[in-house]
Amino acid sequence: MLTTRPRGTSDIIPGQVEKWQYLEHVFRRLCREYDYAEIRLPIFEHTELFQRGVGETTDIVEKEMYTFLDRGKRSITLRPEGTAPAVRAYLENRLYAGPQPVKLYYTGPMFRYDRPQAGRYRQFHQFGVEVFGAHDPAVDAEVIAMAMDFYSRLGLQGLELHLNSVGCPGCRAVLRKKLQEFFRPHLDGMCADCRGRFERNPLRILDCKVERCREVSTGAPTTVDCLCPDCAAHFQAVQDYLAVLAIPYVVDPRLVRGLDYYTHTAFEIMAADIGAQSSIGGGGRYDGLIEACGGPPTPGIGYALGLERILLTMERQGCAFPPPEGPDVFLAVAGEPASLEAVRLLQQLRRAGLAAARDYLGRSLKAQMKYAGKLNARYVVILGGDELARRVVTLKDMAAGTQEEIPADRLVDGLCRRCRES
RNA sequence: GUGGAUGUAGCUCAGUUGGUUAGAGCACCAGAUUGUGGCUCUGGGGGUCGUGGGUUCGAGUCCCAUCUUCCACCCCA
Repeated sequence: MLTTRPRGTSDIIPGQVEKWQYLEHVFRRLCREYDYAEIRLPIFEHTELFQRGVGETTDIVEKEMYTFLDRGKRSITLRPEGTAPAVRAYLENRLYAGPQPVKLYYTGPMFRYDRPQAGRYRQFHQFGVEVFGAHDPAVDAEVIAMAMDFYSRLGLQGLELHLNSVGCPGCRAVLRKKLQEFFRPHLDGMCADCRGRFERNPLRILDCKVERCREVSTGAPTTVDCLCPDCAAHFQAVQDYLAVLAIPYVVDPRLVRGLDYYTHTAFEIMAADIGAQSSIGGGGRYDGLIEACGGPPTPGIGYALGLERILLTMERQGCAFPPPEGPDVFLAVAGEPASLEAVRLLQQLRRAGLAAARDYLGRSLKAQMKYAGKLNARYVVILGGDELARRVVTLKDMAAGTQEEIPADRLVDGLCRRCRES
């Protein structure tokens, strides 16, 4: 073999791809019911979109982006997430001039230069939604409910919804000051990362995984302690809506999302038993982002769901997928004259809307039957010299094992009727 | 980016202290049944032992490098 697929990418082959199609089908149906419109965005963007939109100090921008110069010497980046491109498209296409809010969904691959492991790949796939132009906490609750609805339609169980509010910039400033006061006396005992975070972004100390830092930070002031009255009211309202929807959650003051532009609501959905990469989706509000990207002050909120991790969880939990579909009918052909007739019949069957296949390898009838069985064909039409001469075909029901002879010119109608009936 | 494992047929794996022509099950193809799938039996095709170096009379086996995948960290979906 000349070469293999690049590290951290995967081929989704027949047998697997049906599962992806199923998830897409369920998600599109969900978006229709929640009234979100699809937007299709480029897979690469100008690098500065992510530098500004995601944040210079985030891990994504600092070390995970696929960035290259194109032939016109422009710096291009394979999109590592969907929110910044959606914001860009909202502004560039002046969607703010239409009815608000604008509710969008997207699907597709994202790229991050990470070291692969179970549930983490360099090209991975997300379903996401974004709502622009509404600050109402009912929208926060709607997008959370929508994400949870998606999981539940797939049959996933035992998921944990983590919820937090990181407040507005005013709350963040208060918290920052309080955190620095709290951690200053303990700095010597903390990890190097956290000593760096102390100046740059003390919020991030709260989700440090180092044991010593966790001990130190128990009792530290949290986001929730520092919310201003408006932010506290917003957070409470989100929780009230979730209560009405009977969606269980845990308030997790340590949930501090990695992207700089998040304000207010932050949430993440965790699945047990798929390893360390247990987050199967997450999102939050970003009321400052659109303005930061050069647009009018506009609130926004969204989430993204990780398809590879969802599939992994579904497989671990034994969730059901639609059964594999074979052709409605397989034409078994004996002899060359029959082959000519088979081509004509195939065309008629397909034009009638049936999924129809035949043999192309000159196999024996027995081998063709075996092949049809493997394809999971519902019916087999046997067409040989004998049938041809008498203008009939033999129609076999593969599941029942029964067969009958019918006039050739009644085959298409007869098959259509049978396939519709069951 | 850091640390630790892994790699033999399409898949799951065996392969002795380094020793002749690398095996099994499943899958695939064919025959038993010259026109009938699933069960059974028989036979067949398929491997540069991840890749590249090295040690040795001799390497699937030992050493080095590299790639992949997996596990953990960082971070996230």
